[in-house]
Amino acid sequence: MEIDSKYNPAEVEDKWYKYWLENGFFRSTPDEREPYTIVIPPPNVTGVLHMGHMLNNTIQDILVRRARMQGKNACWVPGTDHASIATEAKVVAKLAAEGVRKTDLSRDKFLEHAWEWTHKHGGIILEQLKKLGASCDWERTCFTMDEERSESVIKVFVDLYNKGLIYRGIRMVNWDPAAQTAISDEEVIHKEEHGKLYYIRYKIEGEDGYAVIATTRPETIFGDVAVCIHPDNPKTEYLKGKKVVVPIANRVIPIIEDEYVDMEFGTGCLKVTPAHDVNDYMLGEKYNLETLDIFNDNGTLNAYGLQYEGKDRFDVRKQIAQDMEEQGLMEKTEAYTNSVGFSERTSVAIEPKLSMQWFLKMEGLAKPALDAVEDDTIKFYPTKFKNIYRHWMENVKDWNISRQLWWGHRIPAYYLPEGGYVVAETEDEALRLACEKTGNPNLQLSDLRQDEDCLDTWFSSWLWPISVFDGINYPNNPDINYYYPTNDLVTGPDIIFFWVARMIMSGYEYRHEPCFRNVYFTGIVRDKLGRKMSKTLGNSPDPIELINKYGADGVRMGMLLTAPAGNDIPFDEALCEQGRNFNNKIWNAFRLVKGWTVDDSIPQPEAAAAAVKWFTMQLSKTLVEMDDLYDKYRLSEALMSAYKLFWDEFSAWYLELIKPGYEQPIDGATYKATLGFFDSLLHILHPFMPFITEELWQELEPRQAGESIMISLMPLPAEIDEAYQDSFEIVKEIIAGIRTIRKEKNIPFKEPLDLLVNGEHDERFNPVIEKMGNIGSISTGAASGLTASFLIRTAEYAIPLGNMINVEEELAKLNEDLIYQKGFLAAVLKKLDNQSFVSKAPASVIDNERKKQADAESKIKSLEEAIAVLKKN
RNA sequence: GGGCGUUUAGCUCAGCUGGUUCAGAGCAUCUGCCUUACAAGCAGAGGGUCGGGGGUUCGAAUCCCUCAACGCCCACCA
Repeated sequence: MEIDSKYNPAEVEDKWYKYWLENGFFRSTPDEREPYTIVIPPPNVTGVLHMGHMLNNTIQDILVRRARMQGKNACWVPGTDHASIATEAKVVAKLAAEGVRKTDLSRDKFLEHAWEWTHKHGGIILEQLKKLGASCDWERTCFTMDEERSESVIKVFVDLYNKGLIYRGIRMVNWDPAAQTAISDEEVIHKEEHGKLYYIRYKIEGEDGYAVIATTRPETIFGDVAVCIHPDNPKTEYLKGKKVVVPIANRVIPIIEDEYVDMEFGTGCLKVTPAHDVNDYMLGEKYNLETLDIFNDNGTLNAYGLQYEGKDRFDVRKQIAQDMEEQGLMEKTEAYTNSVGFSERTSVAIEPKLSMQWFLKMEGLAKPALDAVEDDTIKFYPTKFKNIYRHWMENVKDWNISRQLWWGHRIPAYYLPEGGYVVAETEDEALRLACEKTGNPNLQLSDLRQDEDCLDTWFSSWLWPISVFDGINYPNNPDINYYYPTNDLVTGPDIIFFWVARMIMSGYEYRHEPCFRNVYFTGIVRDKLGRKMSKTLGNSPDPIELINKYGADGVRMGMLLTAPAGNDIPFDEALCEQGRNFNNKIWNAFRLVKGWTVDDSIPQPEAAAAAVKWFTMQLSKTLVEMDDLYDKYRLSEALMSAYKLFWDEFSAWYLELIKPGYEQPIDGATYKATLGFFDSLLHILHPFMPFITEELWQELEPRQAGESIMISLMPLPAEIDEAYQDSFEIVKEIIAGIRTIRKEKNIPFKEPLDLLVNGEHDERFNPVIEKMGNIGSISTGAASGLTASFLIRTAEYAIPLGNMINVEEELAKLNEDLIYQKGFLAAVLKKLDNQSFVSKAPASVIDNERKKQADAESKIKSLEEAIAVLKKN
């Protein structure tokens, strides 16, 4: 049989993926089987695959493929997210490159561009997932902005509004001056920033003195409407009831008193800028102060900024500090570190801004979602995320769901000509409601003006596990009834609040059930130096290139080898290499087995029979172990079990044991068993390495068209005789002992040796020892001549070597061992002599010590005998 | 400023409710081997006072206290 000694993944991967697709193996429709459901965390529609996706989707595919092979009706729903702010930013940038400003376009025109962009770049990532082997039901592919999903979003908005959970109001929000939209608290990343604290003099009106105010943001003085002091602060006592003049702006503002002010901080004087600081806003409300918004939406100063109008806030900060310095208004500056919020999306500093937004009340929604995780109705892996989740849920704030963007679901609120608004799913319904509300039956649709804002991206993805089965629009349809609740969610901890928490909430609100049972949080993929992968660092490998280099199976294995749940993944290409090497190992084992000729007339050798019996149970052991690991979502360990089973047990032991002599045929019974083992091994490995396992499974035995390993069942474990397996482990040690002696003495394997056994020995495995150690005869009894020997458990094994033995060396070795055993025995005896140990330790522990004592004594005896024999010669 | 987590071989990690010679695995390293499945391989070997200190216990990598380093989450002191 002509098979290349190197496995070539590129040739087979596309072939089998196509085969799977053509045969509809990924397709799932409800039937009588138990469902197993995963919904994909939808990647950004115009995104490209990165290492994080690679990890995340490999894990999902493993879970789905395993479930399918357990006979479940497995359904993995793929899809993409419209990614409102991210996609809009890309389109704006693209237009800008063409010299077109967003503001020059109508909403409709802009959306045309956005759709064009989406159609051009959209779905690339899904094609890339196919390269990875993802077994998604592609016929179910969803998009958060497709018709059904959009309808669901609007329906939910209207419903929540009608329930009184959505409200509109002017609030201090996080303004992103680059994207020019409000963003939610979760999208703000706080970072320590080394800045300055500026001490600015505010002249007291009509007097000579100053109030000195410490601020980090001198550019906001144009928005100052008061200075606040603590009523009990003696240091600022002199300011009470006075007024001060805002420098440069030359406006007169009052001194107010409030206990909010920290007497210790700065000078004890706080400037109050209600439009640009959350705390100041509260003070403003309390004392009925004016709010002066001094910024344009893009972060430049407006007319309140006087001569600084039109300049960027950070430029103004530098400039104004310098100007004040020159005018003697700056008392001093000092270095200061404080926490500044940045936009997660655009990385610019957030501007607190007062604006009209839509909010969703969270308290009621959070309650059942919190309980579900607390009582493990929904389990988190690893569990440490429960704490983080609880903390957030207990302090959850209302969710700002409106965005000043166009790419997304437009808020279905319609403003009436004479003020007020209605909320409705359709324009017709809006008009009906409007007529009703205004009492004017002659209103036209053109009289209504729909809200310009669209909804936060997450307001559609929080419905994902329901909406992909159209369970919002048709709450009783067969799909949602069958597939929901879904089983596992695999995602990164970075979106635990954005997405996971909110899905759980919507799940309870709209289905009164958990949306999934288990959440597996992956780690963040880092480079091998522990740095986050990023485009700017250029340390992020292109997954597709890796696949081309190592094969999808190799890369999948590389990702998994180091991926315990929740831990960051220090990715190293060497791991893919290990994956590729493993593929090659499997490939070559297959070449060996398929290269044999079978002769049914020869009897099964004893060694082979023992090997078959042993490996049957070894396989079962691994199956049991892997099931347990899967249940705990310890996938990298499950893979490692399979890896060791194939490489160490099957290849290094089993195959070597049954391997016929060169150009000799193999007996039928052993061959048949071997094919069975291979079949089982391929099944075990298939979820991790789908392509090579399919390729070999198809070649293993003749197959019908339409058959596939991916839809066949996992093997079930057989009963395990632990004593037999343990004996076999001893045999392995004996063989290793023989090999060591061969190596030490430079005796080639081809040269047969004899073995003497003194002590307890299981003779059933003698054929195994003979074959693997190339032992001519095994006899029992004490050695009498010159031998090299070793101890396994309590038995001594000796190989007569005549004058090849260096008596001195051999004695030295035996003596060393003897000293160790005596020391060990002494330690055991000391323990057994300890009255408090004997009286307090449980009987089993004491028995064990006695056994250790007996074993050590027996070993010492053997060693002493061996030494005596050597000395005689 | 709170809260959580991590610290075990060169690297990445496993060691559950303290007790089988418990100090492990994979990779890497070193030493032999081109032995007719595989050098992307085979056969061996070395390597850690379990972050530091203290305590509980007959017995601690495992439980308690404390310190340190690193990481994460949350937080409106200008």
